[in-house]
Amino acid sequence: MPSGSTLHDVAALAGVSPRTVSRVVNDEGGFGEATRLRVMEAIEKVGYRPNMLARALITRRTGTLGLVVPQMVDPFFAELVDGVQAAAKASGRTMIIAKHDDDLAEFDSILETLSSFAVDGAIVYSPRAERATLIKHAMRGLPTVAFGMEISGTNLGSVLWDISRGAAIGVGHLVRIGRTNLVMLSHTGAGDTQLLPRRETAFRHTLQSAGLHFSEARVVRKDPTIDGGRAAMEAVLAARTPVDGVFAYNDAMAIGALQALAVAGLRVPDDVALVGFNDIAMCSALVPALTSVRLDRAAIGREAVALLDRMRSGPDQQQPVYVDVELIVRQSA
Amino acid sequence: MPSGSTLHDVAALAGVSPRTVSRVVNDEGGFGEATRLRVMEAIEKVGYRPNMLARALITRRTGTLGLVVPQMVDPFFAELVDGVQAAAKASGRTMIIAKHDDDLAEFDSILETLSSFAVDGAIVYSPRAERATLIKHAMRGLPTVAFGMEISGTNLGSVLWDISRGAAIGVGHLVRIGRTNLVMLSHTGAGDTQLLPRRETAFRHTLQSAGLHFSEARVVRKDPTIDGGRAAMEAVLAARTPVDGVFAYNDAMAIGALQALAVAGLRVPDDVALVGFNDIAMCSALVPALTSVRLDRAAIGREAVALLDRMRSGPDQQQPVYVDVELIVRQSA
DNA sequence: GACGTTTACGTCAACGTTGACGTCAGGACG
DNA sequence: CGTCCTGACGTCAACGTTGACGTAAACGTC
Repeated sequence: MPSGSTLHDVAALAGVSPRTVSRVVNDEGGFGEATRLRVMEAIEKVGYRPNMLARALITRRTGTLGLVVPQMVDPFFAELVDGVQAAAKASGRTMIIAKHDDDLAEFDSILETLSSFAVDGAIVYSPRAERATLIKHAMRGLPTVAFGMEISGTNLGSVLWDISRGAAIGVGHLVRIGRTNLVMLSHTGAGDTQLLPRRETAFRHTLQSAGLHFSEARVVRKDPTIDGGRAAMEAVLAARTPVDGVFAYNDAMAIGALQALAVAGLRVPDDVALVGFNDIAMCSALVPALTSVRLDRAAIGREAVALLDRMRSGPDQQQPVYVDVELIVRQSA
Repeated sequence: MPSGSTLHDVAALAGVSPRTVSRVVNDEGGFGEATRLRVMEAIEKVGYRPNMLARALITRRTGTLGLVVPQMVDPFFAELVDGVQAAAKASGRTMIIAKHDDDLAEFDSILETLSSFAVDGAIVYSPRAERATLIKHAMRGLPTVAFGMEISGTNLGSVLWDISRGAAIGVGHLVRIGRTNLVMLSHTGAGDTQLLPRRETAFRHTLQSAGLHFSEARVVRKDPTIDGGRAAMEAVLAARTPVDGVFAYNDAMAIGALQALAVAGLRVPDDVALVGFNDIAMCSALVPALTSVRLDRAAIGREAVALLDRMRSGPDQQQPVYVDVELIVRQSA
C-alpha cells in the first residue's frame, strides 16, 4: 500500500537531506534551482504529501479553522455556514464544521476535538449563549470568535448583529406603511435569554413610540418553526384580535403565518402585512415573497475570519465587531 | 499560558514515568491501583489533555470520522448530516463535516485535509458522482464510503438507495388514486448523470405499464429548486397540458409547484395531486402536507458508519448496502 | 590575498505520544 | 532453594516534520 511516503523517501530519491526537501516543500528558500527541480520531480514520483499531524505537532498551526453551529437544518445556520466558509476559502484556509444540537456536553467535546487537532481558531455559535466552556477552551489556547453574544478576553472575540435595531426596522416598516393593529409571533424558548427579549422589547418600544396600542395579548409565543408560526397565527385569528400587520420572530414562523392566513382567506399584504426575520434564501421564493430583516451572512463570515486573524497577531483584547442589519422589502409588506 | 501540559508534567507530579501515565490514560492495564489514583489526581491538577496530533502520528487513529457533502442549504443534505452524525455519535465517534459545493478541486482538497488529519474514515457524497478522486484517496489509505453511487474496492464501499423504485412507488401512487394525466417536473442538471435519468425512466415505465399515455411533453426540466418547480409548473399550465397528477424531482420543486397551482386557482389534491421526493422535514409543515418518497436518513447514516466499521476490520471488498425507500402519504396525493 | 558575507546545504534535537522490550521484586511450585 | 512466571513499572526509539545551528564553498571587496 502506498499509504504514506515521507520526506525521507523523497530525500533519498533526490539525493539530498530531508531538511532540504522540507525547505522546498515549504518554499523557505535556501536551495538551488537545480536541487529544487530534482526534489519536485522526486515528490511527484513517490506521490509525497506532507503529514499535517507531524507538521502541526511542531508548528502548532494547521491552516484549518473550526466552525461550530447548533444545527444545520435551519436554513439560517446552513447559510451562515456558507458565509463563513466562503470567507475562510477566500483567505486560503480550509474549514471543518461541527454541530452541537444545543447539547452542552457535545459542545465541550467538539471544542476539545478542535483543540486537539490544533485548528488555528474556532468560530462558534454557542448553545444557549454558554460562556464558561468558551472561556475554558480559549484560556487553554484556542482562539475563538463567538457569534451573537458579547464576550471578550484573551483569545476571545465576538461578532454581533443588532437584533434590537433589526426588530425596530422591521416593525417600523409595518408602521410606516400604515398598519396600526400589529401582532408579534414570538418564541417560547426559555434558554435563548440573550436574543429573545430584544425583539419583543423592540416591538413594544416601536409601537409605543408610534403612539400605537400595545398589550401582552399582541405577543403570541410558540416554537420558532413553521408549525409554531402557523399555530401562533391561528391563535391570533381565533382570538379575533384585530390585526393588519404581523412581525415574526423568524422566517420559519412567518411561513407558518402565511399558511394560516391563506387558509383563513386573508390576503397578504392587502389584509395583513407580514415581516419575517433572518432573510433566509427561501423568502424570495415564497408567494408572496416575504419581506424580512436580513443579517448578511457573507459579511458575518468575513468579519469573523478577519477578527480571528487580528486576534492571532494583534493585541490581546479585541473589540466586538458589529455587522449591520437591513430590511429587504418584498411583496408581503 | 496553560496552553498545554503533557504526559511529562503529569508524570513529574505523580512521581512516575510518562509511559505509566500513558498507560493509565489509555487504560492499558499494567499499573497498580495506588499509582492509578496518584496519576488521576495529577492529571486533574495540571489539567492534562492528550495531544491527539502526537497520538495519531503514531497510532494512525483518531476516533474521528469525516463527512463530506455538496452543501447544506438543501434540507435534504442537512438532514442527511443529522442522520450520519447521530449514527457516529451512537458509536462513540466525533464527526467533522465539510462541504464541496460541487467543486471538484475543493472536493479533492477536502479529502486531502481529512487524510492528513488521519480521520478513521470518510463518508462522502461525491460531486457529480466523481470516482477518480475517491479512488485516489482510498488507495492512499483513507477508508471511504460513498453515498448514492456504486463503487467498491480496497478501502471503498457504498450505501445506495433505490431511486428507481422510489420513483416507481411515487408515480404508482398517483396512478392508483386514479390520476391519468401525469406530469413530471424534472431537473436540468447535466452533471448528475447517475441519478437523473433513473427517475425519468421510472416515470415513463410506470406510466406505460399502467397503460397511460407518455410523451416527452409530459416531462418539464428546470432547476431543482422552489423557483424551478414553480416555473416548471407554470410552463405546464401555460401549455394547457391536461394534468391531474404531478411527480416532482424533489421536494423543493414540489413546493414551487404547490405555489404555481395555488396562484392558478387549482386545488391540491382535488384538481391536481402532487408527490415530492426525499421527504424533507418541511413536507409535513406545508398546507396541504406534501406526500413524498422518503429516504430514511437515520438508516442511511447507520449503514454508512456500520459499513465503515466492517471495512476497517473485515475483508477488503464489501458489498454495497441498500437502504429502503418508502412513500409517505399525506394530503397532497 | 586576507577577510567578511552570502548561499546552499547538512546535522541534530525536539514536538508529545506509544510500541517494543527490559528489569526487578514478589509469589508459586516442585 | 532454584526456577519460572507475573505484575508493575521504566527505558529507548520511533512517528514525520521543522527550528536552531553548523559548515564548506563561492563571492565580493579593498
